[in-house]
Amino acid sequence: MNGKVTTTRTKLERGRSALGPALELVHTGRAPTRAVLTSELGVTRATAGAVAAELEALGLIRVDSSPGSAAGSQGRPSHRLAVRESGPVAVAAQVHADGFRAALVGLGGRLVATAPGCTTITADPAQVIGEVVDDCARLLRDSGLRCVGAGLAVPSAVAEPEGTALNPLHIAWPAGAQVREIFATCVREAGIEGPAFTGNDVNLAALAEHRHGAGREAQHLLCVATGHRGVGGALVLDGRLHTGSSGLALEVGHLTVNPEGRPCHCGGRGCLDVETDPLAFLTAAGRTPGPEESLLKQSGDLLRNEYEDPAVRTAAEELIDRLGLGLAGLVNILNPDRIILGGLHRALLDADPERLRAVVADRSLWGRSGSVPILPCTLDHNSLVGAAELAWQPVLDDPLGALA
Amino acid sequence: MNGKVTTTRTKLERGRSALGPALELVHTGRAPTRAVLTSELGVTRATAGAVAAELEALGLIRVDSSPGSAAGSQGRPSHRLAVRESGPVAVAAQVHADGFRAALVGLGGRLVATAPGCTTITADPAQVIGEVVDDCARLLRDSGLRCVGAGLAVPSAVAEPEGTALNPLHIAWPAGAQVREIFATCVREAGIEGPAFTGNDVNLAALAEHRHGAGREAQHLLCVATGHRGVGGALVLDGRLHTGSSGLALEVGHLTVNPEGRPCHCGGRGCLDVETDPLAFLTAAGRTPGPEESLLKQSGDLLRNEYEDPAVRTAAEELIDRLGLGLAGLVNILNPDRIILGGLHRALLDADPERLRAVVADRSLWGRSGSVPILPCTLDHNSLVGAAELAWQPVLDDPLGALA
DNA sequence: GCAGTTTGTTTAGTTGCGGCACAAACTCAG
DNA sequence: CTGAGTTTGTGCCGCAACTAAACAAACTGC
Repeated sequence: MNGKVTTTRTKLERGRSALGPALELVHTGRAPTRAVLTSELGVTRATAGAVAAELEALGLIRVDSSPGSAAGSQGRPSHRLAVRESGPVAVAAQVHADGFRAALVGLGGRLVATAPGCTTITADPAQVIGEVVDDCARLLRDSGLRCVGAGLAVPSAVAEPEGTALNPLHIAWPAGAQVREIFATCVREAGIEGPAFTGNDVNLAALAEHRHGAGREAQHLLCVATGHRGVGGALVLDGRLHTGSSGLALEVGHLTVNPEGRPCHCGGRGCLDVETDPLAFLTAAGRTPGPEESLLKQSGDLLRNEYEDPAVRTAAEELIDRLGLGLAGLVNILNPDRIILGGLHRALLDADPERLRAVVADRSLWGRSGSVPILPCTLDHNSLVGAAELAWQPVLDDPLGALA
Repeated sequence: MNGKVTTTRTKLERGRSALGPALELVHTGRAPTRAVLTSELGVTRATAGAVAAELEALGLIRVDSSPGSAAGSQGRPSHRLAVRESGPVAVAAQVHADGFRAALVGLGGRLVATAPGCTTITADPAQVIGEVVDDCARLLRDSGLRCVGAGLAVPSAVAEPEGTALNPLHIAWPAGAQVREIFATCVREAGIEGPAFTGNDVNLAALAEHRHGAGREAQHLLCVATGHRGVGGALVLDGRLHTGSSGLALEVGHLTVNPEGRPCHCGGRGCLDVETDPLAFLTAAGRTPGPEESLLKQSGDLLRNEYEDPAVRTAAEELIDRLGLGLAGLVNILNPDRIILGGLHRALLDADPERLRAVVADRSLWGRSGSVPILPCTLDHNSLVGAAELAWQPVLDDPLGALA
């Protein structure tokens, strides 16, 4: 009986079924009071009250009973629901080309503590991840808070279900590094409680922006961002990250945006990847690119500080046109209701929002789908917050089970 | 109290929660017995039995208690669950460039009855839809079966939430025709019971293939198909059609697949739309294209019957290469776990499957995501069956509520 | 000060479903 | 042919999550 292969689904989840959805509403700031919870969950006031009480008993939320805490227009004022400040936290880590960073993130995407981090990384994934996890463990020890799990953001695609980093183009890691396994091992050895998760940084940034930033309430959120080199994409559908069947979706860098463009390592030419990244911008503006790990800052500074320079402006407009063409292609395929841009793309949007929106509307097939709002990302450390979201997810799905 | 704006969610669905999932399992042929139902739903045998009894009482399924109906390996044989032959049906209608068609479709995608249909259509949507709905009503009257609703497949994008046909390129309908409203009105006036739905034909074909055809069990199913002109796409995610935020997703025809290609009405050049459709094939093969509404047949016949002709073969290989490039682009963005091709693309796949698979694998970024299975569609009248799926959906979601 | 409105809580009643025991229908070994 | 083993189907009990309804509380406005 125990050697038997159990079948697909096994949902023995008893207990309050609305507990998870309720927590998610508080987590994303969409349920300020028990009254809202009642209507939003479609349950009776009795049930909503019981659910809130249970979440409070779990130490996750706080019911602010102080009088006048939520003065409404009429009738009895409702008590305010808020995430508990001294509640559990998720451990978040991020590795990128110019270093790593660690943080503790509470419910609601609240940054509880951050470590200054390191500004250079080595070619050994195990060493880098080990160091950042040590930072995490130190933060956690100092805070004295309970931990629900850990999340790591890496600047490469993460293959499912193996959890290997596939294209560490920007950092000198070996292809196929078992980042998930390495991270999970480090987390366990550091004595950090809870499960460990790993994801791509742009994906996690998108998730964070959807829950707590410029992507709130969007049903079909598309994010596009540059690092120092290349372009990354992410899609959040109905509140869940869409990573495709093996984690490799939204590899948007190889849409053709310039038929006469420069050749790309993918075999094509004029790809979004090589036409709209910081290196492309610096080259187009006639500047000498600095070291690899500072291209993003160099190009962003150039765009913000020297936009009056005709060469800079012309280069920016060229990139905006190319980016718009790429976004239009994505709009035709994904039909999002919001687009969020990060990195240099965000700076390009800030430089001339009208031009970018016009190109997207012009080059997407339907005017209406091309008029999708295009916004800059708004969250600090969004990849870190997104990494924490991974760790929070089991709690959001089943608070009782995860905190048992 | 009644003028009040009710809030978002209102789930007062009482009753058996597993009723819908259970029906869906039988509908898609994944639950042949109550024992399978038990494990698949993750409930006890008692509950699964009660659920099956309730579905039988609703007249939707049949429990075959005849001895030996499901001889297993060991233990007590289980009774077979099947859709009831004389159960309710959905009314399905399809309009395309070379005519229209009507059918009745039972659970499990079973074609109960079909009308021969018409081979030409007029420029007035209301007239065409009225005629095909009349055919539907006649079929339904003759059958004497109960009707759960109606679905219509049209060869154009359908904008949400208005239900307007946006690009009737292939049929001479006015842009922005209110096809959903027209269809719903016709259905009501014809005395056909239940709600009426309208969708794009390629989307509905994909849905049908996912439920009953070559797309079974796929989590991320991508479909690409040609009509007479242009290319359509569809994506089924976790069993649900992904139509984007306003119904305009998967407009895949304007991926660039040939930088030096012919200009496209979208403003670009070398788009999938103009490089891989039947007209492109006939032109490349040096044949004179016949009338618009027979391009698909003409090109398919040419490909199947004259593949030995060097000009035909060369043209086919060129189209396969372009199609492969387009599919690779989609693979990079969507990372599907299965691809299904229809129309001329299906014929191209049949002609040289190895070449197509090789191109996709070569031009997609990750070998592993490029090795996705590419299959021909297998279902007859898949758009019709898909249209019926729309009408069945409310029943699958909540059998008790929909058949109350 | 009282009516009106909205929120929170208590109580009782309903019901879906897990757990369990038992019956039923088959295979296989001897 | 018989009995042990295995899997499926069903009846019964009890838990607990939920709704419904009544009541209490806290505000506004006249």
